[in-house]
Amino acid sequence: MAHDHSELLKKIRNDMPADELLQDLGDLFKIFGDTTRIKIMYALYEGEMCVCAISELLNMTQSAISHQLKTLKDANLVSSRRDGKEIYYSLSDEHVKSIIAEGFEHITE
Amino acid sequence: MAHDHSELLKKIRNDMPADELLQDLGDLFKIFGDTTRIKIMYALYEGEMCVCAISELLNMTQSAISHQLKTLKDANLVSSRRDGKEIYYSLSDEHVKSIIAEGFEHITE
DNA sequence: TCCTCATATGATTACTTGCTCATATGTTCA
DNA sequence: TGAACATATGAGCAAGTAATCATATGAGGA
Repeated sequence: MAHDHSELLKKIRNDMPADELLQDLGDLFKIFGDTTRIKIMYALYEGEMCVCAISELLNMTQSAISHQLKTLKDANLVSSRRDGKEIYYSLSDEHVKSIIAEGFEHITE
Repeated sequence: MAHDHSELLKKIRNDMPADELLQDLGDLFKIFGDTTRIKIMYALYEGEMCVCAISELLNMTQSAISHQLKTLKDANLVSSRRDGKEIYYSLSDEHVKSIIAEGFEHITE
């Protein structure tokens, strides 16, 4: 810890959001940190899709997709509605798109 | 795979970014998906800090912080400069702030 | 009611990851 | 040159996680 940082640290501690909020923020980005989930969200950009369409699109098992959809739903990033035997998923709100868009800008600079 | 999705899938496949790009996007968000790294980036909001100041701020070992700084640097999210014995880290660009800001909006809605 | 289709879910496993410990590198000063 | 300080880095371990497999739930049609 060497030399003295107390002034700087006091200032920063004062400006930083609460630990719990930063934890939630990390948890949110963790959801975006998986290629399968990113693909699912991107697929839903244009509108709702049923589970079997998503699994066909990504060429993955229905089970794998279902598990990921549950993760996304628990995080309030997607919503679902039932229509007969099928269940249709869609993006919960516009934040999903804007978060992905910001990430995209950093990648493609 | 049941019923026919070929029309929908054809359209979506056409609009989706390349797999490699989506992979990079996931990798980027993965970096943001850890509370320690989020805290480090937030700490650097106001300007550069040396490693020992960060580790004192977060109350973590110098080694743990160094490892995370390496991760952040490899992802081009932070830069460093040496000044004598100390090495000062700062945010690489404004994208870091805007990505975090977007995430924040979703959390605090 | 029984069968089939669409989806959900629990358990298991292979892989990833963040921290720790020990040690290496690099800088300043006497 | 050697000692002290600041930081980096490699190995190892414990915790977390994404896919798989088997099975459960739930809806529609014969």
